[in-house]
Amino acid sequence: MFSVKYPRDFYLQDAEQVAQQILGSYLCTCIDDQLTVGKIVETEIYLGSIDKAAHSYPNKKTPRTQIQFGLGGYAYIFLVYGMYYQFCIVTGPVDVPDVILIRALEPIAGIEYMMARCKTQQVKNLTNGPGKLCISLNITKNLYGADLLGEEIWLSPPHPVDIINMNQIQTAKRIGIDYAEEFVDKLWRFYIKDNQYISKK
DNA sequence: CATTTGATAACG
DNA sequence: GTTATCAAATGT
Repeated sequence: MFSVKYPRDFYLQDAEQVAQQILGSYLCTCIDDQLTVGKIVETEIYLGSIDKAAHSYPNKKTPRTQIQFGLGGYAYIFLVYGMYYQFCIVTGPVDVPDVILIRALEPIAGIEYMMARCKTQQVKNLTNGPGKLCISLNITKNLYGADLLGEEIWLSPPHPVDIINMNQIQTAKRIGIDYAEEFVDKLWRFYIKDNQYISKK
């Protein structure tokens, strides 16, 4: 289970396509021999060349955003509000700083590890937000730049019968980017309709 | 609605 | 180098 990984080419597609295709896929981490898995139920895209909400706008390279300018299929991890890590997937070819933020998961495996890390017994509160899912899956700065085809963190596609159809995907405005001017209204958030683990309604 | 602190940018 | 301002959130 969960050993099949998306190939590099998968991550070289457009961020918007990948962000919708990975809904229903499994995000896996294996840190300190502890396997944790969550089904991806909510994503957002940030397009560094044009998007005022993106850290890498306008194609701004800093030590923090540097990995976004590399090949797709690597982890962009950053700290927000001085306390919470967020996990993003770099997509596209070299020099295209587009990423997908993973906003929410449905806990699938290693739930006992998640509870210990997140300090709650309530499964519903383990991964229903971008900061919380990083705590539960033990995603920290250590994984900045990690290869998603590696052994510590990776994505595994759903079985064919579980692939999410386009008509199950809801689009919405992104969360927490009030400063992004005309980009606040872009429908660049994607989630599985009627899923219980969405971060916000 | 209060919390809380690393990253970034604007200095000198 | 030093300082000031802000931020892809969370818990209540």
